[in-house]
Amino acid sequence: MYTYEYPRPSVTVDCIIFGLDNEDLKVLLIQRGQPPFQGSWAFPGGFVNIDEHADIAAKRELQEETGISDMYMEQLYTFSTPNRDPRGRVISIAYYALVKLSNFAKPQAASDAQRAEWFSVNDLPELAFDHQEIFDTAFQRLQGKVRYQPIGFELLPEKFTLSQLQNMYEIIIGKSLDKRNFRKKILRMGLLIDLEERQQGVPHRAAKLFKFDKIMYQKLEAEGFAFEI
Amino acid sequence: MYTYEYPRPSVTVDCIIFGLDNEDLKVLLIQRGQPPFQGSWAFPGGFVNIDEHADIAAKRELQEETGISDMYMEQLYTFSTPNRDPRGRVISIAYYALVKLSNFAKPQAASDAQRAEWFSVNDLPELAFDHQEIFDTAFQRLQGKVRYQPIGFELLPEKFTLSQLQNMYEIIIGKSLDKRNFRKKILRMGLLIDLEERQQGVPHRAAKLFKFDKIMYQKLEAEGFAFEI
DNA sequence: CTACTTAGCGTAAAAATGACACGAATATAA
DNA sequence: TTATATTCGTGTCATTTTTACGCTAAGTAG
Repeated sequence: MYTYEYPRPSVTVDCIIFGLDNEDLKVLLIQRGQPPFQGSWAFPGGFVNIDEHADIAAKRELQEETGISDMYMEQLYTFSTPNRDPRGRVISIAYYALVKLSNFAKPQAASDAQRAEWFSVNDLPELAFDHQEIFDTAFQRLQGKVRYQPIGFELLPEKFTLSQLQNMYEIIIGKSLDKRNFRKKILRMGLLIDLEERQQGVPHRAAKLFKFDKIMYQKLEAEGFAFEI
Repeated sequence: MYTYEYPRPSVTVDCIIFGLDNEDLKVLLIQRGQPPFQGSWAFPGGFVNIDEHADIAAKRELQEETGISDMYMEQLYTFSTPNRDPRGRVISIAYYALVKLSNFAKPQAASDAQRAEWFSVNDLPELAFDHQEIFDTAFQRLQGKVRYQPIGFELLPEKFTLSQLQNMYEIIIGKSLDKRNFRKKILRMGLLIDLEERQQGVPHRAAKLFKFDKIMYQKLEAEGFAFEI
C-alpha cells in the first residue's frame, strides 16, 4: 500500500498503431474483456510503472498486448480530462506508432487472451473511454506529419515500388496525386535507392523496387533540406 | 492522506512562455526559493489538482506565479524520465505559451514572492531539473510551427508593422529574409488588414500598421489554404 | 537645411508545379 | 499462339512561384 499526503492520478499510456494494407489505413484495437466498456474496443495500453519512462511503458504494453515490437513510435499527446475514465482519475500519455503491416498480419491474441483486430480508419467501431478523441488527434497528426517528414516509409515494406509509395500517400492524405509529377518529385529528392530489382509474382508488368535512403536523408536534413510531398 | 494499492507518480505542468522584444526572443524563468536546485532558474509550473484538466492547471499556475493570463498556449510534450526530479517520481506535462511582451514588461514577482525574469533564449542561465531539455523541445517546436501556422502574431502587439512582423520571423527562425519578397508573400495571402494608420513617435518615416485577420484565416483554412512563411 | 534612418516598391531570371496520354512489359485466358 | 487485361514508365509545355537585387520617398533630429 502506498500513502500520499495529496491525491494522485494514475498514469497510463495508450498506443495508436497504424498499419497499411493495399486499400486502407488501419489501426489496431483490442476488445475489452472487463468493465468498464466491456466488449467495446480500445487502443492497447496500460499503466506506467513507477520507475519507468513512458516511452518504455508504451513499447512494453504494445509488446505484451499485441506482440509487436521494433516499430516507429512517437509521443502524441497527453489526455487529462478529469472524467475520461469512470474508474477514477487517469491521465493518459498517448503514443502513435507506424508498422509494416506485412510483418504483423495476424496480431497475436495477446498474453491476456484479449481479441486484437485491425480496423480500417474509415470504419471504426464505437470506442471506449475518450479513445475516439485520441484517434482523431492521432490521425490528424499523421496526416499532417507524413507530408513533411519521411515517416510514411515506416508503413511500407523495406523494398517498395513507386506505385506503392504513391498509394500510401494517397490513402493517408485522402486525395489522389498525379503519377508522373509524383515520380518526378520524389526521385528528384534523391532519397530513394534504386535496387535494380523487380517485383515478383505480380500478374502484370513488374515494377522496380526502391528503398528509402536513411543515411542520405540525415545528411540532407543536416544541410537544411526539407522533405515535402 | 490518500492510499493506493500501487505507487503513483505526481503529475505537474511546466510552462515555457515566450515573449519577443525588438532584438530577442525571451522566456520567462523563476528563481527557485527552495531545494532542490535552490537559487537556480526553472520554468513556472506546479501540481495538477486531482480533478483538474492539465490545460487548466497550466493556466492557473501561470496566473499564480506570474500574473499572466489570456495568452496563446498549447501542450508541448510530456516528460517522464524516472529520475528527472530528485524528490520522487514526477511526470511533467509541458506547455508552451506565446505572449505579447509589451503587456507584461514587468512580470509580477508572483504570489509566493519568487523572482521572475525574462531571459533571452540565446543566453539562458543554468536550468533546474530537466528544464534545459524541455526548453530545447519547446524552442524546436516553436521554430517548426511558426512557419506553418500563424502563431507568430501572438508575439506581436495587436497592431504591427510589416518590419516588425518580418523581424519576428527572422529572430525565431534565425535567418534573415528578403524584405521585398517577404512583403509580397505575406500580403498576397490576404491575411493582413491594412489599418490605414501609422506608427507614432518613431524617429524616422512611420510605417503603416496592420492587423492579423483571424476571421479570414479561418475561412481560408477551411478551404484548404496552408499558411507558410 | 542637412544628416540619418526606415518605409515602400518592381522586374527579370530561374525553378517548381500542374495538366495531360500512350507505348512497353508481362501474365493469364482463350 | 494470340488476344486480353493490367500496370509500368516516361516528357513537354504553360503557368505559377520563388529568388535575387537597389533606389527613392518620407519623416525626425540636430
